[in-house]
Amino acid sequence: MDSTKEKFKTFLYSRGLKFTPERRFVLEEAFIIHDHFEAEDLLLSIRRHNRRVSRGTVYRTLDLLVESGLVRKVAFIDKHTHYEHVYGHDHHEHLICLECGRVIEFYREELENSLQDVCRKNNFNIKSHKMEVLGYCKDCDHKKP
Amino acid sequence: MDSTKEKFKTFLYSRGLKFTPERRFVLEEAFIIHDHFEAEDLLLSIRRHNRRVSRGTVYRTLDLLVESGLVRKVAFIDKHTHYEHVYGHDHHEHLICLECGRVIEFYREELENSLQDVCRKNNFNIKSHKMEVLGYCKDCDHKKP
DNA sequence: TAGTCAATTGAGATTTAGTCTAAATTGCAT
DNA sequence: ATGCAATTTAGACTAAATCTCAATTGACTA
Repeated sequence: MDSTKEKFKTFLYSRGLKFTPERRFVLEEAFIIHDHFEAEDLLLSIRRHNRRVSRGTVYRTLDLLVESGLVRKVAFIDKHTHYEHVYGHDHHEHLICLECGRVIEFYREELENSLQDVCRKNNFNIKSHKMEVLGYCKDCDHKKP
Repeated sequence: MDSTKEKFKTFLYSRGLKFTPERRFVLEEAFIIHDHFEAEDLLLSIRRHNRRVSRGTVYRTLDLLVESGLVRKVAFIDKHTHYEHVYGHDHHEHLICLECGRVIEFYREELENSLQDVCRKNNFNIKSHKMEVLGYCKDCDHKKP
């Protein structure tokens, strides 16, 4: 956790940017939340911890966190952008239940390998990817007609 | 092309819905466009063909087309929803260039198989999936610092 | 052919995620 | 302290998408 703070600081300084209290609040909050979150969630969480950061700053800081590699943008279930922190949270894909909205994470080596291979063959310099699998989870499947 | 019209008709009738001229215009236009398109693009195309369909109807009809399986929602590059028609356009994934926005389609059997396997092991009843791979295409890669 | 009624449409208001702007504030270097 | 660039805030703004509701359409039946 402290190491993430250090990393973010280093990232900011390397660009001549400042590690302000507001940016610290956003960073800390992003790492307190263990699930996927939306920008708006984060704003509320911050408020709930009696800290005041404007919406604009939250969005701008999230962009910086993504650029620094500490936070990822992940699956869009619908139309909101979702984020998740990276520390202690390796890359994975998502199964998303259409009924209850549950998100199941998975990682499959061979799948990632295939993808790398495809990119190599297309001379595509891959920066990131995400997979969104929609369907019904075990619990919801038999409820459906 | 006529078969898509028949399929859509059948789908609509099976739900007690009507095959109206407006729905036909949307269907036809969606199959004239060969690339990914956005709802707004479609609206403009329709207008350009001197047909008048309201924005609301376009969105509503696209939803129906997706439900009927004739059209897919695909990769979100940014924040708009993109669509593509299904007929003569098998399932595939997308490489998206961050620089020029080009979309390269690919299909890899083993990747799809891995995914099916993951779903089976998680008792997940898969309905659809999409993969969005971000990076730089061959042409843009060397332009970047 | 007229009457009925649910399905449908269009126009415009509304929502909402996200961006932008301008003025005030902060933080660092001198 | 002073100066200046970076930053923040509040609120205006944008754009995609949805919603509302009155008017229209179209299938069916008498």
